[in-house]
Amino acid sequence: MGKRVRLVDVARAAGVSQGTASNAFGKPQLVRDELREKILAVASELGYRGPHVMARMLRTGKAGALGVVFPDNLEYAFSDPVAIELLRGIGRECARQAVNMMIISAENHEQAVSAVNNAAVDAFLVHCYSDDNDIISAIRRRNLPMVGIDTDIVGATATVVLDDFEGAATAARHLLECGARKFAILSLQADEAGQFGLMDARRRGSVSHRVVRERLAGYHAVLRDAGLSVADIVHIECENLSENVRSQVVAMMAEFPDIDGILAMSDVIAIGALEGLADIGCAVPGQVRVVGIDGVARGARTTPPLTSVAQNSVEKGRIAAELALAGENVAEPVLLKTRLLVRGSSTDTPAS
Amino acid sequence: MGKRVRLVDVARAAGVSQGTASNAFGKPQLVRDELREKILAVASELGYRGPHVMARMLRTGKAGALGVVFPDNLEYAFSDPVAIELLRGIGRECARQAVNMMIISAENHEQAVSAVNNAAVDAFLVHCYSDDNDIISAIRRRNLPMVGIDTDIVGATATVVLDDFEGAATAARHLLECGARKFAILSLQADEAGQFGLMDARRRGSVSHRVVRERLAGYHAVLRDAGLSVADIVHIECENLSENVRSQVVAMMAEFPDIDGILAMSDVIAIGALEGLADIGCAVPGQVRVVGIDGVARGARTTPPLTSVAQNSVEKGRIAAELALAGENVAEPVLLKTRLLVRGSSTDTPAS
DNA sequence: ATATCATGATGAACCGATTCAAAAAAATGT
DNA sequence: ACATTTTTTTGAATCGGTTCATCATGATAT
Repeated sequence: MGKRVRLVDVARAAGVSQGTASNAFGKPQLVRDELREKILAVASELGYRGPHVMARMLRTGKAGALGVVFPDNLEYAFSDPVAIELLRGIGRECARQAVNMMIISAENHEQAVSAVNNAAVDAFLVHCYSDDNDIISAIRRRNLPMVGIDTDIVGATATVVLDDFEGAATAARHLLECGARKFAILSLQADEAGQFGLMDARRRGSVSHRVVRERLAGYHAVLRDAGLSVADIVHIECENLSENVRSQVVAMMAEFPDIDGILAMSDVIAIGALEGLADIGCAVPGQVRVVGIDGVARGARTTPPLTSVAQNSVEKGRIAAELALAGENVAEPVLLKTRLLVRGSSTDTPAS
Repeated sequence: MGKRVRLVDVARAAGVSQGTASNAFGKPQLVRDELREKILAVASELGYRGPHVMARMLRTGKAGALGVVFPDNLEYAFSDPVAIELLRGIGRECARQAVNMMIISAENHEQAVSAVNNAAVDAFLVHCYSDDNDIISAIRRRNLPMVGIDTDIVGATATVVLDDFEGAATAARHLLECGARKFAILSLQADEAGQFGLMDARRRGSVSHRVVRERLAGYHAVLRDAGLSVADIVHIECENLSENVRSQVVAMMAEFPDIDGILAMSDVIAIGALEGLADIGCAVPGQVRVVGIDGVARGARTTPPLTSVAQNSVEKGRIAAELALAGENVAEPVLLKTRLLVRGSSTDTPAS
């Protein structure tokens, strides 16, 4: 149980200065080949394990890691197909830049704050949090580059978001073209707390999650242009879990049987809707048309296959990671484009 | 752009020793309330951001993070449903213990070695690597607790594995009961390199991945007992990607049309097989019966639903994380049990 | 009034490297 | 042979905390 062998021990044993020993490991080109080999030999002789990671970090100030912060529940993040894609993209960029990715994990808010405070990282990536939040404050206090994904945080170095307004507008336009007139909007949760169920005008006016706000606005703009009244649209706030949405949709259709178009803010929600509609024997797209947002892989395998406004979440994650690691301020949010993916849940005759 | 405020600056400004200032942050109960509040006030006055993470790490020797090492391609890890479940379990335990999880990411082997060397973690979790590998050597050299998942690594602190032999045996027994007599085994890749396609006896004898070795042995043991010859079994080594398996299975059935039972080493492979069989209009389970291993969620939604030997991957990940963070040596591998999940791909009349 | 005990505060040692200006050595030019 | 330049090596300073033995103070017991 001898003590750890340190660089200084190696240096002494090899009869060189500590600076030279350090260079032998970190900047080989600065040390004469012959001498370097001798140092390395002595090191391995002594059982030196290489420079101590934390000591190096302290001295250089670089952690070689990117912190990734997901909202409260990590388990949820690892269940949501979109979050997974995001992670794929982040991972891709991290690998490219030879940086590790630190997933900040916590069971509750308080723990999350300390997790943020204890994370040895060079930058933070924040997904989906709204601004007024002690976790965000903790991150801000670290004074490191911080990039928001799908959320606009005050003080963020950069922000990467989907063109949510246009995406939602596209979805609404599509359902109108497919003949829908009586709409339901299945919303993602509107704020940190989430009040699931019917969304009244007051609730719709106090949405703190950017994504929800923008998508609502996009839907409404198009439907209003088509002469519909927002007050006639059924709004329901859903948890992003197919199972839950399924029963919510069954209840919704019982209360509003004339609904013929469902705008879902995520594919997970849309899939839950399809399941609920199937439960009550409601024909899709015959009686009700459904369109989601995201374009997840599973949407291609539902019955009927899900029409969706697709986004490239992998690329979104990659770009965000790139910006975070670059660390430069980017004033304007990076806006990613969407693409309408027409499949069977909106129309029987997919156009071009 | 003043320099960072240090603890010593706070101490001086507050007129206390550095030790006391440190305690005010780290061990509040050791400092008189009044004094502590004063120190905190001075700190916030000066704009102190709290103790420097890396400095603390260096001094305490604790990183507060668990390193997770996945085989070469991270993107693959984030696509494989089983790996995701594993991550869920790891994340759960990390959250419980207030530790972050560091995903070691790399584009290639060389980079992976340096990623391992630069990771500030307290322990490593290794998934699915076989032993003879420079990445494993790098981890070993770090001299930290290292837990192998689904792999037995020499020098591991602990090992968590599925009862692969018994699981495979269960699958084979089930297909025999369902009436299959001419078997194909769709194997996971046998070693780091992977030689996809027909697996001859030589290849079967030199499998380095533990999982594959054990599962092969389990299948064979049961089939031999049933009087079948291993030589008559068609063995195919597959990449763990449904798309690829799909075409491999189409080709396989063309060459060996009398196959009536498919033993797939993973559900992803099994699902690919189902797709391939559907492509050629082969009736499942009428003509060919299929059983996978893993019990992934998607298996419930295939047509027909996939029979599988299920494992609890979330729990596997959780246990592995727990052992890694505990850091104590556990000589015997922790063996997790499997459970046969009979659905429609093996028999028309699912028994109890 | 003195001995005993907690409790709070101190300050120097230490964690283990990297860095950089300056010195030494080697190479090059004239 | 000497001046100049380039390449190597040195050694001390620094990164920013935590720890722990020791000292000071006040409280409790005898």
